[in-house]
Amino acid sequence: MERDTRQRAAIRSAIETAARPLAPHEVLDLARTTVPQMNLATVYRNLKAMQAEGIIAVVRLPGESARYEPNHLAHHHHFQCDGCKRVYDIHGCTGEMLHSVPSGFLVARHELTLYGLCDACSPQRRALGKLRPVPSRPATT
Amino acid sequence: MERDTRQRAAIRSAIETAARPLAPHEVLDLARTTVPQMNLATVYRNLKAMQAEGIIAVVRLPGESARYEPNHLAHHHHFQCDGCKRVYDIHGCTGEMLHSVPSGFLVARHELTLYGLCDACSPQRRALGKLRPVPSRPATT
DNA sequence: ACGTTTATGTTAATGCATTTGCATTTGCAA
DNA sequence: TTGCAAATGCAAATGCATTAACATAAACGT
Repeated sequence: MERDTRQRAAIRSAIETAARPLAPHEVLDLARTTVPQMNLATVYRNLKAMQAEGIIAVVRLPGESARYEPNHLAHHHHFQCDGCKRVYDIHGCTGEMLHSVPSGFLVARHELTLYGLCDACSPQRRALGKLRPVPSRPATT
Repeated sequence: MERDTRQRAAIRSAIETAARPLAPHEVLDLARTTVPQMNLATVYRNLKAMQAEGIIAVVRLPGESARYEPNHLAHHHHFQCDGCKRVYDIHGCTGEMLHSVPSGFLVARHELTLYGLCDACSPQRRALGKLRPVPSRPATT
């Protein structure tokens, strides 16, 4: 994976541009706006290569398959919308939960996931009829 | 699933007795100490039924398949050992992380997972040679 | 522009967790 | 104790995300 291809550029751009972690099929959808014939296998191949190169990071949420985001982001956590299933970044983390472990246990890192409704799916917003109940790309995995 | 069978009792007992969430094959292993011919399909059938009855809850961790625990536990989180991959309950949760969400977002619940080494797998413990590097039932899913 | 070499598109194959079909066994009410 | 519906054991089948095989197309050094 060292040549410059249109598909590789489109994939990288999709991930760098998105403000949230993307699932492989979301990457595919975005990249196809640039390279229509893009194939999911190509997405997977490039995701794996970009991971190895260290330019993207894997995001895993409970019960969900892997998502990907740029690797240059500061420590943060995630929010998954119960409505559209999209995942958003949440910045800011006071790590005060790292102290309630039993003695003898060593904490190396932690993952926090919040669940609820995103702005687009919130009751108010939906009541106003400003947009569809659920964004175009729902129920990822 | 309304009859009293030896396998159902063994499965329920395994989950109630364990101090941590169990994966289906862990339930199987434990239940087999009581009912040797127990089959994994039976475990799955009963896990599903017990969920429906509300007596057990599903625990999902990032990148892991489902685990199960009694449904009567208070709000808590989990710790997964990087060594033996077992999951432990962590009690106590000051919910102060629920405030850093973007405006328009509504938080309904949250999941916290800590990672590190459990007591049995800790460097000191292992250096003392008190037990095997990794407990008998490692690398669950 | 050419040729070599690597990446892509397609499609089939994996790997796993979980489920299902079916013959057999078992719980339990009569 | 008998009879039948419900559970179990076994093995095959699903469902999905991810990967591999291989022929074709595109990158890039010469």
